[in-house]
This record gives sequence, C-alpha cells and structure tokens, in this order.
Amino acid sequence: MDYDKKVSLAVIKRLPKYYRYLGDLLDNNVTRISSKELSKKMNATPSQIRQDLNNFGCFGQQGYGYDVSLLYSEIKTILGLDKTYSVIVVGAGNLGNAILNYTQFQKRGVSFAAIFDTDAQKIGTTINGVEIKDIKNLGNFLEQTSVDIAVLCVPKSSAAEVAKVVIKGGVKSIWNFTPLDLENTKDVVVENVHLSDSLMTLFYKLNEGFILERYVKK
Amino acid sequence: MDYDKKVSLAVIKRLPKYYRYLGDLLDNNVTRISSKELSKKMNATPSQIRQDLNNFGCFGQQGYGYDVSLLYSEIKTILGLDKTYSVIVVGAGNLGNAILNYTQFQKRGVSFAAIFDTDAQKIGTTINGVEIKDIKNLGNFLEQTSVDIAVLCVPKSSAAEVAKVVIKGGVKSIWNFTPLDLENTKDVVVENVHLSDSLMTLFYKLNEGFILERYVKK
DNA sequence: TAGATTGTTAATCGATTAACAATC
DNA sequence: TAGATTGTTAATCGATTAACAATC
Repeated sequence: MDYDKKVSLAVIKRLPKYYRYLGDLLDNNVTRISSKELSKKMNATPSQIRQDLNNFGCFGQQGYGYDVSLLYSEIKTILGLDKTYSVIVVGAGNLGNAILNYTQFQKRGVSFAAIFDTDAQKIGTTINGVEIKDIKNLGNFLEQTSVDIAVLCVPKSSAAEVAKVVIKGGVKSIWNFTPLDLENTKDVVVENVHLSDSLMTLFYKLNEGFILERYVKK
Repeated sequence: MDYDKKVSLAVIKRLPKYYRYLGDLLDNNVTRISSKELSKKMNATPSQIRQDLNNFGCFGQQGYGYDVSLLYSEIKTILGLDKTYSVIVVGAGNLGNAILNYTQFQKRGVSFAAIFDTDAQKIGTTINGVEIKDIKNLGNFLEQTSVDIAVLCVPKSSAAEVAKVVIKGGVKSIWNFTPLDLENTKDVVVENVHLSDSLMTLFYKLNEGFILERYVKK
C-alpha cells in the first residue's frame, strides 16, 4: 500500500460521532449544516470538522455548508456500513450473550455465523437463533468458513490461545473484549475494548481531586 | 482547584494498562523491572513510561529500576482501586445483565446498590442478588441514597431523561453505555463507552485499503 | 454582486521521544 | 568505583486551531 498517508486514528475514531450527529439532523429534517453549526452541537471546532472531512474529500460547498444527507451517506460508506460482515462470537458468557442479543449490531450489517464455548451444557443450544458450537471445532470451522470478525469474550486465561487459533484460521479482524492486548498486524486488525480499563479511568476521574492533592506537586 | 496542572487524559488512560502488566509481573514473581524492559512488553518507549509515572512521583531508583510490588500498589491507589463504590445500574437489558454478572467488577470494589428498569415483568425480580426497582422511583431512591456511579444501559430514546434524573439526584459519576454523548461537568464525571462506535472503527480498519483507494488522494 | 462558508496553508499547542546529568 | 537506570530538560513530532484566499 503506497498512499500519500494513512488517515490518523484520531480522525477515524471521530467518524462514528459525526455519523450519529448527522443521523440526528436527518431525523429532524435538517437538510444543510455549516461546520460552525455542527461544531456547536458536537463541541468541536469548525476547523477540526473541516480538516477531518477533507481527509476524505470535498463534501461541502463554499457559502453553503454541507448537505446533511450527502455527508451522512459518504460517512456511511467510509465506515463500511454499506457492507455486511460474517461474525463469530467466542465465549457465550454474559457479554457474549449481550452482544448476540444487541439488535443494533444486526442493523449495522453484522451477520452472526456461529458461537463457540467450552461449556458442554451450552453446546448445541442457541442464542438469538445462532448455534453454540464446541470451541474444539473452532479451527475446523474457520478452515471451511470465511469470517470477517471474531468477537472475543473469553476469560483472560484462554484469550491468548483463542486469539492464536482465530488468527491462524484467517479471520480478518478481532473485536477484543478480553483483558489481553492484541496488536494490529498486517494479517489482522484489532479493536480492543477493555471495559475494566474504562471503569478504572472513571474511578480516577472520581478521585481526581484527592489524587492530585496527594501525588502531584504544586 | 489550583494545581500546577492536571495530568493529561492520555496518561490516565494508560494507567490501567500499566496496572495489568505489573499484575502479570507479580504473578510471575518478578520483583524489579526497568522502564526499558517494561517498554518492550508493553510496546511503548522507555521515555513515555518514565514520563507517565513521574506525573505522580519518583517511584523508581537510579541504577535499579522500579520495585514491581511498590509500583503496582501506587498505581492501585492512584486508580482508586483501594476504595469501594456504590453503584446503580439503569436498564436491565442484556448489557445491564452482563455488567451485573461480571464478577471482575465486584473484585474492583464495585458494590451494586440497585437496578432500575421500566419493564413490569422484571421489577421485583433480582439479578445476581440485586433487586430490580421501578425506574419511576429512581429520583426518590437517589434522594435517600448516596451513589458514586450510575451505569446507564438504557436505549437512546430515554438516555437524556435518565441522565437528567441521575445528575439531579447527585450521582457523582456516570459510566455511559448509551449512544448519547454526555459531557464532564464540575458536578459529574463521565466515561462514555460507545460500543457501536468501536465496532464502526473496526469496520473502517477492515476496509481501510479500499477506502484509502477510493477517497484519499495519492 | 455581496455574504457566507468552504478548502487549505500557516501557526500553535500538546504529547511523545531523545538526550543526559544526577545518583543509586 | 563502574555500570545501570532513573528523573528531567530539550528536541521532535503530530494534532489542533487560526487565518484567509478561493468560490459558491
């Protein structure tokens, strides 16, 4: 790949937010918006919005602003929301269940191909119509099926092993809910979601005054 | 609050990662580590690690490195993991259930005080020993009970209203799983977890080559 | 045409990395 | 003491913000 430059991750992570706010505008029948108006709603700067969007193209018009519907649909394409994805969930615990039952994801183009677990009690049953298979068959399954995304909801103790099997099986990307950090490589892209880390960050914010008082020099 | 400066959010968000890696070292009976060794494990730079830690104090020793156990315990305190927190969950759907049943959180000092939902079928039943109450009583409950953290797991349509009630009720912080962005204010600190946004970011990474090809100028 | 607002270049700010004197 | 490694200052890098000419 020899592009001038990749778009920075900071920008990418803001795109879903633009998409949400543009969706709200559409729901309210707003047809055009300037970077200035949008910046007020999102509390960002107009400059940032224009810079962000101009990574991908000239979607606006001088003196007019942006056509909400057009911009919405461009971002939809950029975020790959016009495609469908073959997804497996590994680990049928509470979080695995929640993800399988979260209807928003199906709306976003997610198609669940299978679930895997170790628990003999669960194997053979279904969640939201998708069969739970024995995790022993994960490697075999991947040989026969092309999978875009593997969602890892297994305990830390088995995370490394499951990641290995999944990567070897040619899965293209991993949505990782385990506490193990997985790295992006040329073969597999990863999005780590560490809920415990997020909670600890909240704890810190909650105690910030006390901590600054105690630890940080004046 | 008149500190020299607050510690930047980028640093705070790395602390849980340090905490995890130091925990692993402890489990492996490693007693000391240099910023260089630690940087290899975490793939960061030694400079970043030393800079990050020095926001809070001089925890190392020249020529020696860091005492793993000591550093672990300092970060534990900084992250507020030596305290307990009174927590309510609003919304007893799939995600609410997953959070209530996630035993790791109890280990981290989370004590669930109550769950709230609108569903008459659910009200009066329990999840993991915690009673589900009618969301109509949320305001009243907060008048009588001091709550550190409210976990919002309600649909987008009721997110704004629930946030309002919770903030008015004097809750100190919000762990927000709704698609609505909530802002940090002087009264309430917020940690937004937008799982849909995270999934869209993964979609983007998966399609990156295609998108750069189509949208980004060479 | 005049006003508005973009796209884009330039300036600023903050975060990361490098360098090195201090010191265990 | 000599070697190692920190804490901290200085340099670099990247991201955000400001400014403004281009143009609808």
